[in-house]
Amino acid sequence: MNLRKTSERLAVFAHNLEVWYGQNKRALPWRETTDPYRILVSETMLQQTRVETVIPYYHRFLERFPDVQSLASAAEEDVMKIWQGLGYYSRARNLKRAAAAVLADYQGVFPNTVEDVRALPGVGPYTTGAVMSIAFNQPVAAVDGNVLRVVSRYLGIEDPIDDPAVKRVISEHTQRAVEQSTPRLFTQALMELGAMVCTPRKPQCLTCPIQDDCTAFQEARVARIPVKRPKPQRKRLTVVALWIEQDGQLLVEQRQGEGLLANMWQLPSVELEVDNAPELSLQLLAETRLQHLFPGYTDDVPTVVREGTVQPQAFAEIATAKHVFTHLEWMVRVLRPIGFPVKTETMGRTVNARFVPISDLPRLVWPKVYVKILHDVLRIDVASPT
DNA sequence: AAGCCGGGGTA
DNA sequence: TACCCAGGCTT
Repeated sequence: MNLRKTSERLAVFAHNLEVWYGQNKRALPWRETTDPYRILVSETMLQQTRVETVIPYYHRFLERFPDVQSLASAAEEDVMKIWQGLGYYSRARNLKRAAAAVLADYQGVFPNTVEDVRALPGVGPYTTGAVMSIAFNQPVAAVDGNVLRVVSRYLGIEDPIDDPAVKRVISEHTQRAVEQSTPRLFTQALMELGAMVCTPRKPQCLTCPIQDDCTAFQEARVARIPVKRPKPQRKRLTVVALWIEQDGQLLVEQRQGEGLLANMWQLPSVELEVDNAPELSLQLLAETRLQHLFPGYTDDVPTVVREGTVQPQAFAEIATAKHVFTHLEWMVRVLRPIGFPVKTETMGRTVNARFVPISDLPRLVWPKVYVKILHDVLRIDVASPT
């Protein structure tokens, strides 16, 4: 096919999508604005996250941080508290950093070039394309999971879309198409088609606006496209968590500042490989953790193993919760000491734990699994500040 | 190129 | 269970 015909085909492709979009688009909150800040907020929240999940967070976030200035000057903890439960928390920190960069480097005026937008923290190739096309109506392709699926089917590509080389081919095709389009409409139309028609399972090909030109449909290969590489198995961990409650206060600890659930709060805990988690080990680990938290307190703790014999349980399991992350799986088992007091004044100075009044727990930022545990045990909701 | 980083909905 | 979702960052 010569260049002119290719160009015409892409123009028709884009036009058909845009017409369909105009007639079928859902009313979504971020479709009522072209404010680049609001588009960035929505696109960041939508990374690896479903539309229905994002909507309430989007409203709450913009009510609290309506513009670049308010987010840039906010305390990170306040941003995190709004983000709590949405996951991938580095997104929230990067979004705040991006707002600070817009304020510091661009005097609060949102940058409108590919290079400047791409340089903002948390903004990758997809989000760059989304902001450039949706907010600024510039022809920059935004290739997300939807687009990879739609275009791989449209072109009949059966190579794995996880492969960067394959993704590059699809991005180049999408880029040529967006250059023949109204970018603001085209980008959203492509994703809307992926969400509503060209779905992973049971795609609605009979109502698809590009059915006639879709290679996978014409060749009856829709069901096996897109191809993805198998993902590695998740690591399974047991988490032994301590429940130390005294005088209306609960002992809680803050996680490290980097990595999984950075800076968030949890019960004092120890992780171990699930294969090494027989009942006795859990008791021993709970005891070890308790003695680390309260050094010099050893004599009062009834040791689980004494003089070679197993003692009656020193801890009772008062709650369990399973939580699945992308790359690992937690089985949290909450243990409470039985029949012995805890002397708070013996707590070690170096431990990252402290007693917090139960009524203040909702002020802290909690991973979802601990929101569930605290609700199960105390019947309180720590997800929203009171 | 591969691993890390949350949480929820669906078949 | 397993898959997938409006991905980005780090090594």
